[in-house]
Amino acid sequence: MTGKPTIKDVAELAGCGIATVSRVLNNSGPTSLEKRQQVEEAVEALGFQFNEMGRSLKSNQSKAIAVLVPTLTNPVFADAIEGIQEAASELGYEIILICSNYNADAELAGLKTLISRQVDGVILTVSDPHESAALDLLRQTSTPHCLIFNHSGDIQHSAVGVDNVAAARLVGDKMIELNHKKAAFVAVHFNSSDRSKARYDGFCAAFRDSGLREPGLIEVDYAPKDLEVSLSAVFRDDPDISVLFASNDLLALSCIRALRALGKRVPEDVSVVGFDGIAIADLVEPNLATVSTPCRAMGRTAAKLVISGLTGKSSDQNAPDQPGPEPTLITLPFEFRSGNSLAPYRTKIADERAATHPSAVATTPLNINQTK
Amino acid sequence: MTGKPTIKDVAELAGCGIATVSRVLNNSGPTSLEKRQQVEEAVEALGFQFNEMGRSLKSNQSKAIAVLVPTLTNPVFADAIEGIQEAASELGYEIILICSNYNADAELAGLKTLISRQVDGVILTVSDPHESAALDLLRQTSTPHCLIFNHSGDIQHSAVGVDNVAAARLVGDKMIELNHKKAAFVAVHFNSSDRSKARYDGFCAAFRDSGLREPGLIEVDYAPKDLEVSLSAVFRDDPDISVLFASNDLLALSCIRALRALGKRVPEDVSVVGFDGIAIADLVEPNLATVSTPCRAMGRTAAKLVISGLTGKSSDQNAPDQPGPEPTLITLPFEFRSGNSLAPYRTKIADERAATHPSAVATTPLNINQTK
DNA sequence: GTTCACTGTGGAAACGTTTCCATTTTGGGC
DNA sequence: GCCCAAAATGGAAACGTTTCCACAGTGAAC
Repeated sequence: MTGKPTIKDVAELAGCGIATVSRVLNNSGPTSLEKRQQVEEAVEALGFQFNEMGRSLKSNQSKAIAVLVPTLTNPVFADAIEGIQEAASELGYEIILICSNYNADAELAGLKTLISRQVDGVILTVSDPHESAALDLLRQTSTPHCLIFNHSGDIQHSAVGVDNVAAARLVGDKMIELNHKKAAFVAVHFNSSDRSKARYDGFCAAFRDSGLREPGLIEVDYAPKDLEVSLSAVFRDDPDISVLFASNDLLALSCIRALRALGKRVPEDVSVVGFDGIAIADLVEPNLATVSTPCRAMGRTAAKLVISGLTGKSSDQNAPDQPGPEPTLITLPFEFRSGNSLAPYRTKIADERAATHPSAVATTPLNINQTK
Repeated sequence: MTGKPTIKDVAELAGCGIATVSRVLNNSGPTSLEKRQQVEEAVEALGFQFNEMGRSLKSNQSKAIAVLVPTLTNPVFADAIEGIQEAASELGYEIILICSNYNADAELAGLKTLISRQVDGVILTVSDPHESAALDLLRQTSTPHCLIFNHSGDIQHSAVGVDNVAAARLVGDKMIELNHKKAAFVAVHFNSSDRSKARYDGFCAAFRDSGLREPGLIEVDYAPKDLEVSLSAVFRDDPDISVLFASNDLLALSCIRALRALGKRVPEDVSVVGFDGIAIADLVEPNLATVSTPCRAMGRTAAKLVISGLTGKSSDQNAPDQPGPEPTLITLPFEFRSGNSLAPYRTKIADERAATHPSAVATTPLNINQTK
């Protein structure tokens, strides 16, 4: 009996058959008190734990769900995953994690290994939900799954996320409300992020609807130098731009840094707004105006959605002809979070606010116009 | 043949036995070209993929390693995990992720489910490596494992990390070099983080060795209000404190925010230094002086260490009496990263530097005294 | 024509579990 | 004391794979 003890070892020590051990340990059938005790003693003595592989093989479910995201570097994904893991854990599931690095090929390859591991469900974020080999495979193998962050209108697949278009439109409206006339949208991975595109769309719509010119699109790299160069060129061509909307908070912070390096003050010269509402956005100075999204809840919701579909499915065995429950689209609420990085366009008020900026020797608390 | 096709289905379609299919697909024995082609066609036609559960059950290895960390909210863990995932993937392994929330009970519970899933190895960060039920279980079941971030001197367990004591001592030396006489150490989860303790020890040592009074310890909560209250009390009792060392970067940023709320300028009134070197620390203003640690590399190294031990072990089957290779301690280099959050104590130079602070309307690039 | 080594092949056992089924035991009602 | 239902139990099949083993063919050397 080298290696881990098996149910067979327990049976032998307890002096009974393996079926009895299984029944005792799973409470899945009648057992005498005597046997029950003997088994429990044997388990204790041996330190026995079930081998989930044997179990899974028999029951044909792994009690594991896969999580496939572009990266963990962006805190939104980290938060969502923590939510997924938490909810999954509560429901008796484990998660297997793969990062795709915003690469569609890696998405597909990762997914294949995940499927061959017999994961019971998949929670994922893809580059382009409208053209994704990974999603095709998922549907083709009728693997239960749920998108997060991807929140496309047409519901071919279950998804939970926020309405990016509406959120971005709100951002645009807030800017217009503050008298900004000319804005630009800054994005990384624009072509491999439908979120960026949706946000840009909503942003444009706000300006269009107010009769203003649509904001330009600035595609950049995360490399700080690249950002500086790009922004420098943009402001050379178009010095009137008074506000930037970054496709995510991390990028927004990078923009602020780059703007400073270019000798522009935020928000006096240029305002900046982010997206996601990561925790750090609230720690820095100026604190970042952004759209706060419930990443963690998104993860929790997705996990519960996928897993509930799983258990429902297995019990509903008498109707196995349906290809699974129809896709569900869950839209979670977002919230605009104002911050010092967004100020009105060229007004007295802007100048007054500037006085509370750390540049002044003022010792007043800074969080004056923060909603939180 | 409802559900996924199995090797049996392939065999049937190819008109051969399952053993042949296995041999073809694994290149694990002689096969005629004819059979080989038939099998390949059948695989193609059926879209067959191995069921890894059956495989694992037979081979008694899951090709999965577990990752157990306190949280994903702190970017250091997220980065390390990305490194682990990347390296594991390259070596044909998947990772299963559990967060313990800095809770020793959760560590143990999580580990148990992980072990019952037959993970081949475990990479983890625990609250207290000297008194960890999880680590005991790991040794007791002789599961290959490796600590990350925990980097205790005595090597009962393999570990990869940086020398926290030395790093913190260096931080102390830098401060002393800049004429600071009185410092304090700020920590969250002090009692469930040996990292914090090691850093505090090293920090104290630096001051002690220079004949200065040992810095006080400020234990706080992450809640921003709590931090403000704590710091306020500290500076009331001890107004001479000119520099804070935070146990990690996230906390350092929170400290800067709290100090501002208390009307203190950073670094003019109080300097702040962090630990970890997270990317964002370099984006904010003032950019954070910190100790930069190779988190991602730490993850990669740990993954390679654990997995190499695995494969080495299985091949070395003729000597199964040894309880596994002896623990390896890998110490990765750190680097002090200067930043505007740390300035000399009350000197002319400090005032000059202050001029480059965004408070001034100066348009000079800011990263003047940054090493990077 | 016999032996031999080798290639190719499939049957079957094994991995650890769950669960169906058949068997034995129990105990209550007569 | 008998009968029958219900409770308790263990044997064995099954899940999908790998791999040992035995067996059939194929040439080559004698």
